[in-house]
Amino acid sequence: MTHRIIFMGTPDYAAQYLEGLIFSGYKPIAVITQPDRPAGRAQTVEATPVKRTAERNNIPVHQPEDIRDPQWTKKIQELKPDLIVVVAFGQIIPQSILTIPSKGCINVHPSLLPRHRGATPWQETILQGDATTGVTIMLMDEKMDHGPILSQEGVDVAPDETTKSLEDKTAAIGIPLLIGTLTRWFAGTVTPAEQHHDQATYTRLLKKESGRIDWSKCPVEIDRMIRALNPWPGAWTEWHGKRIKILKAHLDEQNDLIVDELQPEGKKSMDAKTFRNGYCQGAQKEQPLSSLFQSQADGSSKE
RNA sequence: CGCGGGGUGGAGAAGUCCGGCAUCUCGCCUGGCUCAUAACCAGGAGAUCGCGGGUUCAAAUCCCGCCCCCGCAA
Repeated sequence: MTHRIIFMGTPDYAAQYLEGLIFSGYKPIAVITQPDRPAGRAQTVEATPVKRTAERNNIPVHQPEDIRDPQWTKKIQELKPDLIVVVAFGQIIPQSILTIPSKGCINVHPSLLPRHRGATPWQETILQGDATTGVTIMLMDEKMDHGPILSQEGVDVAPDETTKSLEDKTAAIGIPLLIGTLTRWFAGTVTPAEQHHDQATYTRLLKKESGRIDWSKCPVEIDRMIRALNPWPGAWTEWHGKRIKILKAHLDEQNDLIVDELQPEGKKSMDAKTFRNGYCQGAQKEQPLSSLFQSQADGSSKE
């Protein structure tokens, strides 16, 4: 028997799940994603990754400016879905839609709920220094990331984990987990488990300026920040009036921060030694980059 | 036409405003020193200064056109 599934999602991470669903025989009858928006250096209007995947597979695409607009509730009613799957959609879905499908609305959240509810679970996992995280499949209710859990799977967080690598890791376990959970959910062999709401934590929203490195923080925190903000929005500092992105760094035995790879504004990325050869002279060559940047940052902030 | 930076021996930079011998830190090659080394000393090779055109006695540098890379932003 076939199920009438609607998929809602936007970025590349969501597109991977969509592909997984299609590949496993759960091809959605419709896909809902964010409107095309200007993107990239040329500010050209580009389709979302989910839209591109849907079109490749001949699935009808809808792009609401605001999903809370009543016309979309009506539209989705007409589609008569049994189930809605939501992965990184980017808009708050109103109660009037959540109650439409008989099998409910299922959300994939890349953390072990109730920990890290909110929009930036990967980043928060790294910022908090968590040793493990995971993926949660849950039924959506009126509160964000609050509904009953259908299934969960954990994964270790590596010492050099970045948001990008964690994204890949959670997709690798999350996609099969979603497929398996769907199968059992349709078979009626899953019992939703209420979350332990008293243990809930919430992620902070990353601002665009969150990437500026505060060198007065301890190296452990700065290291986490560099990894958590990679690739977006990126951790950076000022050097002679120009922005320098710190792409990669690690802590040595003394827990000092060692910069490994960086990218000056307008330049390609380069390793630390290459940077020194071109940009540093004299005594600067021997000094750790982290302290060089720190003194620069201190100097400019006092003026 | 969203804003901005850049293209200089193999790598990263300075020089460009104000035209006048191709510079710096590395890498590479040779020789030396050393038990030894990514260390040190001496010597050396390696360049259509992104591409095309223009101005000039003279262009990396000034003018026009083109290609490519990147930061911001989203």
